[in-house]
Amino acid sequence: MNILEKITQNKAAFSKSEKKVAEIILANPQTAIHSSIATLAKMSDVSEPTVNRFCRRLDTKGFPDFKLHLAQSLANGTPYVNRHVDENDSPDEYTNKIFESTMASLEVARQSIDVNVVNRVVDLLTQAQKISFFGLGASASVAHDALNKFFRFNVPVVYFEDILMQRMSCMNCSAGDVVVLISHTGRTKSLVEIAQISRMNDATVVGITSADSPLAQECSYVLSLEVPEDTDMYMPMASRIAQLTLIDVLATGFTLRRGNKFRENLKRVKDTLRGSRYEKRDG
Amino acid sequence: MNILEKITQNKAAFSKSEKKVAEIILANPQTAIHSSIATLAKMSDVSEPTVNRFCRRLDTKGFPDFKLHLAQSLANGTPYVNRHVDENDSPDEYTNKIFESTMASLEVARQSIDVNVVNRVVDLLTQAQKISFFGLGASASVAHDALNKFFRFNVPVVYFEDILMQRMSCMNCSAGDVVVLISHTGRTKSLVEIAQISRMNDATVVGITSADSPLAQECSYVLSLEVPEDTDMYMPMASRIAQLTLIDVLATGFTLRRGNKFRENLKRVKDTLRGSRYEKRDG
DNA sequence: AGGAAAATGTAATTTTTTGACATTTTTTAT
DNA sequence: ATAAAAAATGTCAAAAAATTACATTTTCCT
Repeated sequence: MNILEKITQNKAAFSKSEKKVAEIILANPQTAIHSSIATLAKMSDVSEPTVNRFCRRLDTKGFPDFKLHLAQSLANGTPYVNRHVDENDSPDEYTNKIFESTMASLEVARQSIDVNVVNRVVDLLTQAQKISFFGLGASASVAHDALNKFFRFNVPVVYFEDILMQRMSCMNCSAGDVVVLISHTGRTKSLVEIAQISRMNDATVVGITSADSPLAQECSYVLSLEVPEDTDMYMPMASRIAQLTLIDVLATGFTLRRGNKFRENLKRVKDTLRGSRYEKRDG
Repeated sequence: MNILEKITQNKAAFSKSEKKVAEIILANPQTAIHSSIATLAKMSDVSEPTVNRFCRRLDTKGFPDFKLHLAQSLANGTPYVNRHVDENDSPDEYTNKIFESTMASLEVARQSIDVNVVNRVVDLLTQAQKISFFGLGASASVAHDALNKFFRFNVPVVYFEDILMQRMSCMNCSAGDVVVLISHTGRTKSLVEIAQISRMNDATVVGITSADSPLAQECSYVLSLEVPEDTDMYMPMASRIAQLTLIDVLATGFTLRRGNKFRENLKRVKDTLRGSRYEKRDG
């Protein structure tokens, strides 16, 4: 855990002098990492060993080790994971909190990915006769995005928002078809049914969902994404982003597997789009 | 700049002994930050002052300062911004690269946002009679996502993929309506036209696009997002994610502005969804 | 090959951190 | 309310680490 958060959390457990140190550090962490223990002790109006004890209480080896941890917390892009948006936040505050917590969630998600499954799924996708992407609610737009990405590969790819269309499409599946189902919770009934139908029709079902969910149990392969609790109570936020990034990973794996010749094809698609665009002026 | 990258880049300019040090550090940076200058000197088979000189050559104050920088480079979530996917990457490598560069892009995007415009747009949205979200291609799924988010707020919200429907919808706009147009490049002709049509019909047009683009010029307000070059040559990746996160910011600003009573309404929407889900078992 | 310049190492100095122990403050039990 | 115990904090000295000054070696150029 981020040591700044840790200091904030443990603040109550600190002794009087340790609190002084904590406050000085929290008030100006950038200064703290560039100070010696003597300087910091003087700033906090506390003795040097007290600062040292403070560091050890936070499970660091000593002052230098503590500074290392602090430096890491302050590093660019290392976000406060659990900074939830608060009712009284200013636009500046909630904007930063949302970006930071999104980045933090991506980091957690990244670590939770099983690369072997990714590799296996990329294999499947490159060999698929037809690829379908389905999701509902917030995950529908992820499926939509996947359609857009894979469509450029010039492979038969299908996406429906309508659950009846989804069902019909799956009933017509056959061996060699891959159905990718996206759901954060993995508890959406109709999507679980889609998984069952698809498998009955010999399609391979890939779930982008949380492990141990009902949906996960019905899938041939599960790309499980661990995403921290969403920042906003009522809307999926980070989970979507993690799913999208995973789609990017799959799409990238796909192009890499297909090799160079294939990438030229992609370029062609891109060039075709040019007609619908305003050209960029020089200078 | 990331000090690890810096070491790699300057490697040619190092002297023989300094190269030894560089290699030991690059080979095992995690060990390096936990070693004393004496240990590191011994590992590199070099004297202590040489290590010190090495640190100074990299524009640090000395060895401890160097360790601080190194620690920051190694911090969780601090990505190598310019790590592009390479043809020969293993699944593990490209997965990590994509996640890391996505996080890096979010960080850049975050810094480029003008919070005042965000605030102003949130104002507009809360007071809008009708909100429309339009995008094409990769941005279509972003618009789709925005629909999903704002639909929960129980406000009149519109989204079309079809450009004719988009046009017709905009022709029926009136004062008080807000049209949000999403495009990474801001050079999609039909979207620029949509902006013009909307403004002619007294709607307020908000662009989520890059500054100085043709689209930006037609908008009443521009939420410009600076996103580094996409990792993959042929597909928009990071830009989409940044757009989505910005949508999250707007949605969050929206709920905050509307206050508590409004949030209860949101909860109700969420509860309604429960019937379509499998309940989570305890334990 | 010889000398200047650069690189590296040695050893001493200084700075910084840590440990041992004394003193003060706080807590608890009567 | 007070004495004893425990916890917290500080003082000072020892240890560790980093840095400096200077000596030696290596490299490069003529």
